[in-house]
Amino acid sequence: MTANTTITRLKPTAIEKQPARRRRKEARPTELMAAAIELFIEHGYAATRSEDIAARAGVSKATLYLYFKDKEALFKAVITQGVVPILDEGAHLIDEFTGDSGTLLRELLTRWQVRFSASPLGGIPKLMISEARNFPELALYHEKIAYARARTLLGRVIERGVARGEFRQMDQDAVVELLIAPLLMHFIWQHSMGASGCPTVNPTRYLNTHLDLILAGLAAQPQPILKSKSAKH
Amino acid sequence: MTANTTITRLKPTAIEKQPARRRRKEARPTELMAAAIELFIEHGYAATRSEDIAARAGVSKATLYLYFKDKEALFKAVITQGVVPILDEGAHLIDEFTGDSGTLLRELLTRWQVRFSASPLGGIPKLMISEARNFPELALYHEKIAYARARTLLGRVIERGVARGEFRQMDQDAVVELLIAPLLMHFIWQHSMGASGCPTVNPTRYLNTHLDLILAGLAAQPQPILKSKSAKH
DNA sequence: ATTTATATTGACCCAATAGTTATTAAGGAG
DNA sequence: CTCCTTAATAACTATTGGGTCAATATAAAT
Repeated sequence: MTANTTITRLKPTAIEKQPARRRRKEARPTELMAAAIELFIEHGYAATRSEDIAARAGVSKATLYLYFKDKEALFKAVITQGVVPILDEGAHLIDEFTGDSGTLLRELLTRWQVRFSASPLGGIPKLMISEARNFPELALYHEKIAYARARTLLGRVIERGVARGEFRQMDQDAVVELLIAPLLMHFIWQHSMGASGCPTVNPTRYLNTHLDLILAGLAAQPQPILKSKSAKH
Repeated sequence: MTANTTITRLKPTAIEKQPARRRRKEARPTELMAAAIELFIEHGYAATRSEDIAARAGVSKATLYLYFKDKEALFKAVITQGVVPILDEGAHLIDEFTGDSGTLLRELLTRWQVRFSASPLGGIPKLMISEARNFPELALYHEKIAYARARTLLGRVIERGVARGEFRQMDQDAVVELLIAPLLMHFIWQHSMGASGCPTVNPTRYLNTHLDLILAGLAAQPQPILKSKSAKH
């Protein structure tokens, strides 16, 4: 096919002098993952060049492959890392909370939104959803340690509310899903359409309205309508 | 750099016989777009090979480039097509509906879910969200003709409900967003995590619970709690 | 100072794939 | 049948980007 020219490898530095080398670090994997998470979220897995990840981390491409077997291993490390600690905070909150369940739900969702918004982890849902079908096993794993866990926690809050007579009885799986969906959608939007200049709602108003609506919808008995914080006028 | 070997091009069919050729069609662009939409949704833009798109459409790669300038043009055609007709149905429904706004909202959302679920267009949100940051102008365009339009329609229904004293006054932009988010999230999930084997909620129960919750949350005055279709027992 | 261990990379290889072109098969017109 | 136009493609080119490796600079040990 192509001409089979045998070119003897040039000795890289026997001819030209090399620039200064860096030393004294072993936090390279962390740095590389930090660089990778941003680029993967921005461009997706396939469209992100490993050389660009290395460059953003301030190292050469060869260094990247010194710490990660291949691009896929780096991707999996990025998805696997994080998330869990933030969810664990929620578990503690639930265990220790003593007030009414509506307030607990408000507190929990608000906390999650704040924590994820303040971290690059907020972009993980967008990334995982984009790549789920290219990495099915990874999608299943991530679902288990992240989404299933979040669902369990929210399920407990709903059960608590029903047991205390604060919430009415409804299809619990669906309710839990409907609690998460707007938050998730918000993160996804921020990291995709929103980052491309599309209009986005005000996060605080959005979350408050979400909670107002859902708590009114869940309420066990008709309540007097208070002037809502998120009412327009 | 590389050896500059001048190889005279072999005459393709002067040597081997060619297989039968097809003729008599000019709907090729449509076929190619249909093939492309599935593969783009499944694998994403970058990870989809143009040769695979052509193969799925039953033609050669060269034929693809006969009808589309490049891969990007095909992608843009895929995103640009469709969607609008389905939203237009909604506009008609709103104009002609005479009952209460809660029922109208139920009708509208149910119809949208059914229509998008039955079509490959249901995967477009996942695709557009995945690629938004790689095609910002396209994202803005799509937002304008699809999302902004859907928001406007839903906004009209909410206004109608408030005007008729059926809905309470709330932050309208947020409410509209919260009406769409669960639907959108559902489509996205189906075409990513769901297609990779992750558990998915029952669409009917999900939608009904969404409507039960939101209509109860929106209701102008406290209503007697009816036995809901989506209650667990 | 000399040796050893470690971290790093420039230069390289090669497989994959976006895009092009010369060539051919099949209608249709006369 | 012959000529011409059009649809189609096999074979080709060019480039990109994942992944490897010999060479080397620095730190630590002796």
